[in-house]
Amino acid sequence: MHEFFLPVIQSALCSAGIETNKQINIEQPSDKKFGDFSTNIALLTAKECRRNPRELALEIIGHLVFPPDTIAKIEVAGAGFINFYLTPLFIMQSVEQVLLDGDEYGKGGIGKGERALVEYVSANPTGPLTIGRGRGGVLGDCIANLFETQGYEVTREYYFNDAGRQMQILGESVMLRYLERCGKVIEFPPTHYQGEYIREIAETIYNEHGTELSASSELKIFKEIAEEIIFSSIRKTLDRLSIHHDSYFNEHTLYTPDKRGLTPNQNVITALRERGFIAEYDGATWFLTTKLGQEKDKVLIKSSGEPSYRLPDIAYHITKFERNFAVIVNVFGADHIDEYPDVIEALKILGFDTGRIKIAINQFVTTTVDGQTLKMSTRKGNADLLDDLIDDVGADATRLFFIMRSKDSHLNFDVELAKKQSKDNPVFYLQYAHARICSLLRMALQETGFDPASSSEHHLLHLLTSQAELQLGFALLDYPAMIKTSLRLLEPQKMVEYLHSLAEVFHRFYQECPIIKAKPDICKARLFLSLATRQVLRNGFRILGVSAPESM
RNA sequence: GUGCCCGUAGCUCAAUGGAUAGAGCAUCAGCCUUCUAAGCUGAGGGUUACUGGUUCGAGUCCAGUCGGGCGCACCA
Repeated sequence: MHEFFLPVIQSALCSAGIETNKQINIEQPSDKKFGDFSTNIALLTAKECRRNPRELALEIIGHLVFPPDTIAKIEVAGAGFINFYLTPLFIMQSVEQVLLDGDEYGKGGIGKGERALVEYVSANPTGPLTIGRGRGGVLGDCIANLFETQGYEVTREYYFNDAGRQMQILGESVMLRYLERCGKVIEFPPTHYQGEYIREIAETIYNEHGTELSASSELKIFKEIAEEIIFSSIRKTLDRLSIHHDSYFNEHTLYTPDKRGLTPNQNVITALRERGFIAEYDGATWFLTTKLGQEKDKVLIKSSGEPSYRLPDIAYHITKFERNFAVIVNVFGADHIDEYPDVIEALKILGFDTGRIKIAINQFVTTTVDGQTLKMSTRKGNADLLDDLIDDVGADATRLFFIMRSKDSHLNFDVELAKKQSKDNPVFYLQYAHARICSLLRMALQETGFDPASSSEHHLLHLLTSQAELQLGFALLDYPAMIKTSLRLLEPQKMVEYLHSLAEVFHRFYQECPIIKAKPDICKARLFLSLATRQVLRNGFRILGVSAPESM
């Protein structure tokens, strides 16, 4: 709609002799009595024009030239808002557009020819995925879907490390449990992984090898088996949520020398050193972040000679630039909040365009069961497992609940609610609308023999002029803008909210307007409108990764 | 102590700096001989934590205060 109003308003300002660098806002008033769309441009420019805003608005109106039959009414209201009312014709033409575009409706071309990288989940294979990780996973997946709607060629990447100290501890943990299983008395350090899954892996090894590995105490084998089992379990869990990655980036790559015998990690140190941001002291190599106003320098290479996580992180991000991504999105949980500023600073120093990087941080998840709030703790092994949650409430509810709140808000996951097969449950409210339309179309075909999907009598839509019909049509017209907003804010939650209101408007239409029982032409028109609604619901569900049931 | 996020109806949450702060749940009152009532209509419910500031206009931006969450390692 922006594209529709913007040029008209711009040229009106121009012919009214108003020059301004203020941005022209097209907004949807909260109340329909203020029009379908409105602009505050007169309010914004009144001061610099030294004019009364209402008077200015009237003058601007005088210069507005819209295509015929698009705008029904323009008025000045309040302090100086200009409110626009669309014609029914315009609205129904948009509905026709939905039918013509089908699965493509709502897509755009902003990102055409550009590549976007979305990195998410990125859990190291040290244990099964927790509920907290699930939120980031679904968020990342939806963000990737949003980018795809705008024509970006999206790579979904998973960054992991199977070589570091945590993996060492994992190997030791499994080995100890294995030895225990073999009947040896062991001491299990509190620093090690306490989860039951460690015992299960040990059990698997025991079943396969018996006690034959108990003498060797060779860590590698335990580590490898554990990694294999855990990684495949992670992928299986993600698969249940329809989360699939195109690319798995192993941190190990960054320790591997290139043709000149230098590792990406070393190259980072060299480059930062050239720019004066590296120093050695206390036996370690430091990134001089104090030069950037931070309290402490950050260790890049530990006194043991191993890089700290920060160094490969920087090197990893350089590969994102080298791989030529126009947009680089990082999705992670609030516990990693301190991780990225150093990376960004380093990239800036090295001359990369950090404006291409977008960070989406999701806040934590608590689960409520029987009204009791459980707090997540990854340590102790009492963390809630994502798999258990999916078992409990299903994939659709899991996905939708994870993204139906703003990523900046703490998420209170009400397990009982998600399980409910009733209207209280937003998943069912949305899916019910879709199923209801499917049922309606089936019934219509049976009763009248009319199938809107294979008819081109779209012009009949113009017979629809009631409040409920126009509201539904308007909601459909709004969909492409919702996608763009969602993408800009990296906030799929907007989509959930939109779809909920679309479902609501549809239910009202369904309630008020008889369809199959209406006169033939009206019946057809309403079936077109219903079909278009189903199309938008489907397109939206696809972005959210929620299924669209034909019947319930 | 410090960095980030949050504080909005009884509960869970919305609100690109805009007009009378909105949904759902819960409560109360209506609507099925009629296309799925898993639905719809209506009512009640608010000092947007607090105090200042910025401006035509603040839940939103700025400063401070108070509460809650998450980080603050030569772990990742």
